[in-house]
Amino acid sequence: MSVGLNSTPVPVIRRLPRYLARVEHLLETGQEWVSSAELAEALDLTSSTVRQDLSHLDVRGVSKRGYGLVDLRNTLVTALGLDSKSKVVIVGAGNFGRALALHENFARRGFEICGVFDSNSKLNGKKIGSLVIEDMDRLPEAVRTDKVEIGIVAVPAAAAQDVADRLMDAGVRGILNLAYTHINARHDVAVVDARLVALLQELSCAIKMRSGIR
Amino acid sequence: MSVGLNSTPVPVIRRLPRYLARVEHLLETGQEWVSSAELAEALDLTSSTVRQDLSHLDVRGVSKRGYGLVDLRNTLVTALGLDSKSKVVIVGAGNFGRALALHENFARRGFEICGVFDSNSKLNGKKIGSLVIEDMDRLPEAVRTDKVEIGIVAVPAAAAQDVADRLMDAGVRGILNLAYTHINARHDVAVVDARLVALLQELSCAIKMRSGIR
DNA sequence: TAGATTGTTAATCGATTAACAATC
DNA sequence: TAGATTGTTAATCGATTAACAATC
Repeated sequence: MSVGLNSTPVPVIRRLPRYLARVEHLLETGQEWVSSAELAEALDLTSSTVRQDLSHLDVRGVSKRGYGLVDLRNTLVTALGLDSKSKVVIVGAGNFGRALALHENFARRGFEICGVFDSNSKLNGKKIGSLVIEDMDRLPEAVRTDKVEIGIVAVPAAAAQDVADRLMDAGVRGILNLAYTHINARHDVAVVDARLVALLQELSCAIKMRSGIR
Repeated sequence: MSVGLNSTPVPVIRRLPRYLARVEHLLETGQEWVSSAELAEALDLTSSTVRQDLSHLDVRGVSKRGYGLVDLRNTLVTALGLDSKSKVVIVGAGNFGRALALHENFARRGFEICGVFDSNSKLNGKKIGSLVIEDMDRLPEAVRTDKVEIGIVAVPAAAAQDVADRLMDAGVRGILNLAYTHINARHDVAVVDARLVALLQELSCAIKMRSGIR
């Protein structure tokens, strides 16, 4: 009995991409059904969690067989909003901005990168793949005319909040933050962190804790 | 009354890097003290959460003044295990592997990248900055002789689990996973996900939910 | 001193897990 | 049919928030 995603808890949403990746993989192997126990095993969860999570979605399992993989994939795609292409701009044409712009997985998964911007005017006009690096002044127009929903912040920490503000002013609805700093966003703009240094620090801490125990 | 980090909950550990980044920033501005309320405001938390979090650390605040910034930074650095350099290898010399290897922030924050490996033998010997891309066969030796603790998986999804297994066999204690797939790890190896496509999908879902509400 | 801020306890809130009737 | 697996309720577990005495 799905009530749509509006009430879906964040921890559940965070797991949906993992389910999707696994389901796609199983589909490629030719499998047709998957049980909550099998998904749990593959993703280090309990079958209880899997069933609870999927109950937030518009999908029904079948006793004795589990969930139909095609069905499950389609439902996950819809729930995640991947059924229509999302347009993305990248701000920052450093190593990461470049890697992101060239990352063919994004396009394959429904994210269309339609602009790369950098405040360093020396980079303006240079190409990254088929994209041309543009000046920050062109950002608002590009976001508006292309109806860009997502902005990726790939700039040094000192510039991150300013870049985020500009992206929000231009009208993006969500921000992926790769900068070292926390970004303060308007309540109607979603922010997801992909701060790699912070993740390495978390890893460092996790390693330290484990060695303390055993 | 700190009991060390062994019992620190994961959500707290995840916030430590954010505290550290903020504290470093405040130190740069010449500030000497920070209150839990000020930290909360900057990081979108409540002051209660901040005080609870910091109570897991070996630091004491001072009534009416807050926490000494130098003290707090040092404590966070120790807690996160950043007081000694961590050695890192990168597997996968694609766009991301390259960007990571060239990312000067890692070195600045105490992560020393001491090897880049790729199974594509055509890349062997090529340089990324001052590093030379090596064959996967050399991985075990490199991890052992350099005492590498962290492996970064920056390869296509199909190869990710195999690469992770090899890293674990070689002896790394933690893995940063940038691949699209979930990685199953031994219980004594920590895994932190930095799966950018998954994060974009999560963002897409968050955006979708918000537009449903308002 | 009066007032601000901590550290900590207790209350609330929410997520995960266990259990089991319903079902194919 | 018997057995496996779902969907869902209830129990547990854990994290966040509120409250306030202690303190500088």
